[in-house]
Amino acid sequence: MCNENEARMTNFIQEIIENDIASGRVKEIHTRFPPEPNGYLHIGHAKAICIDFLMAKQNGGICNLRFDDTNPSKEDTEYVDAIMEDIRWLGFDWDDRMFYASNYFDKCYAFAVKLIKDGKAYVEDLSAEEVRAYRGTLTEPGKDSPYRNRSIAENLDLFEKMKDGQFADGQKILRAKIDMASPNFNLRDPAIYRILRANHHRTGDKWCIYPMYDYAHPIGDALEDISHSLCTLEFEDHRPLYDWVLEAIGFENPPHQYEFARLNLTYTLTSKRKLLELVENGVVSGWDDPRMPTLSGLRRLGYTPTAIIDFVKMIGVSKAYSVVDLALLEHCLRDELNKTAKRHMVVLEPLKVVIDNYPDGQEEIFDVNISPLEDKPVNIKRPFSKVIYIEKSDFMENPAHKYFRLKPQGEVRLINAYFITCQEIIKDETGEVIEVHCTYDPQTRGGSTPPDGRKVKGTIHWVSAQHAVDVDVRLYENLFTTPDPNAASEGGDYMDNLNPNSLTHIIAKAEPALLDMQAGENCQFVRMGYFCLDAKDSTVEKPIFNRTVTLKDTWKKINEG
RNA sequence: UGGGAUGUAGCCAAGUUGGUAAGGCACCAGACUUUGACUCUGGCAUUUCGUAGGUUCGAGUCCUGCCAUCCCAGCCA
Repeated sequence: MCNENEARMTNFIQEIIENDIASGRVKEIHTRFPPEPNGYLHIGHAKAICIDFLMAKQNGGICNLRFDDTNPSKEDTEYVDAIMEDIRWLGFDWDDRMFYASNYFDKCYAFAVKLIKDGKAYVEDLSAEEVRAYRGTLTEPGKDSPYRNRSIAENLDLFEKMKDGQFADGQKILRAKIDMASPNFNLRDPAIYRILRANHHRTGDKWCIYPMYDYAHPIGDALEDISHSLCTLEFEDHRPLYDWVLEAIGFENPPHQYEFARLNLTYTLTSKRKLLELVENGVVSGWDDPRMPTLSGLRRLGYTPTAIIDFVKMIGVSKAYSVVDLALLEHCLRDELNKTAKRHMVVLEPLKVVIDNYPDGQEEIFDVNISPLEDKPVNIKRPFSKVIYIEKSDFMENPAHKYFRLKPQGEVRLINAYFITCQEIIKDETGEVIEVHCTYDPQTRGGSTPPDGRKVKGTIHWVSAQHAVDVDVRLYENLFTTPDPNAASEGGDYMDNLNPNSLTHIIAKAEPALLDMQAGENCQFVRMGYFCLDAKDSTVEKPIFNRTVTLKDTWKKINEG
């Protein structure tokens, strides 16, 4: 299923959409993605973005982008820009339909006045603590506020004074008059406007009162002619209020809200608050640190939009609480990269190998296709010479059972080059093998089977020592060591589960052609994994590669149990 | 102990009017292999669909009870 970007999403929402079209409730499918600009988008948002944009698209509809900026104390333009960049990166387009909830502040205010005139809203004088006390508990109904039945005239006057800044922050709120005895707290006369003197990133100091999400959101949806307002499960309880607002204001053909389960991933945190803490505490280098599950972090790590979209399509959409295995996301990534990434030879942990019977000073250039699965080959020149580097892990003096890489007297194939046989080992004073001497078989040029039909089990990668270039490589692992980062012992928290090895810097030996890569481009370091030329810290003088994901490694699994 | 939701394999998830449990990931076995990768083949819920009953010739699908988990008492979204 991977990489079938045209695959339709079939889920309960699609079913609802089809029924709505069949019944005539809606003519055009119109959704919206409504991020709050108070943090960076992460993989969980990617699910919502895909659902919002894709459900509309596959039904011939459109999707708006709308920033939910009703709380100026938390929101900022920095986030607006980052969010747009991330959505575009995923490949979605909102054309000219970029909106802000703040675009509708005037209308929200006018509708609030209407609500007051209709006796459906009132100004509350009780303090926040008092309001809380009056709200009741899970098992007890709330009590009506003594201010609940003020006259319409008084409410109108007070609300205008709220707007005009005649009260202090928090001194009054505007409440919807619904039902203090409702078992659903959201209907116990919810606040719909609060006084808040904060500079708004869009409206500046024009307002000192701001509408609450529950009030502004349905209005924004209705004004934009949204047909299906899709959100996550925690808003299920808010739906009756969503409907109440639209009904009270009197919108015809109001939008409907539907909820789906948010994405949880093993080894991953998807709480904006906690991600912010990682950034502020310097646990990571920023929102775009390659270990972050943010879209900007994943992008730097080397994830592709295709992999993420395939993933979202594969996990489906349902209402059941779920935690998806990170392995599925990685599967989608590998599936995509396997098809598209160029193959380069890079030795991460070099071990020097001297080919004794190869002529001193001789040099050969192998012309090889490094894009084996693409339609059009991409060829590079790969130099070979007497001294090469191989991976330390590709040699074992005392080989494990079924180890078929290089070992004493053993023969292996150097990819695209020659068969070599180990003849001699050189160790340092501590006993560590620091050099291996081999002989090569000239009849295996290109790595081909010799005339005698001799086969070899192991095939390893290599880099010519005299041609090798040093490159910085950052080996990334999961940020957390436990599938559930939040699972901690008494008094502990997710910080206790940080992986001390989430980032390892090394200097690797690479073939010269690796330097031809573009910033942000993916490639495979043959047999080692997929890597990406870092788009931020890398320079021409000092290229830096990030390990996106390792290759699946059956041997490691066998060897380490 | 109020309300809202959800419970199908280790993890996601199909399962449209009841008719005899899709698919993917992971895992296991094997084939292939100039990446122990990829690819391919086979296996992987059969006293079973949270559970206990009931209706029915027949129930994951209908009815009743129970259990578990998640969300809700922001002037956050």
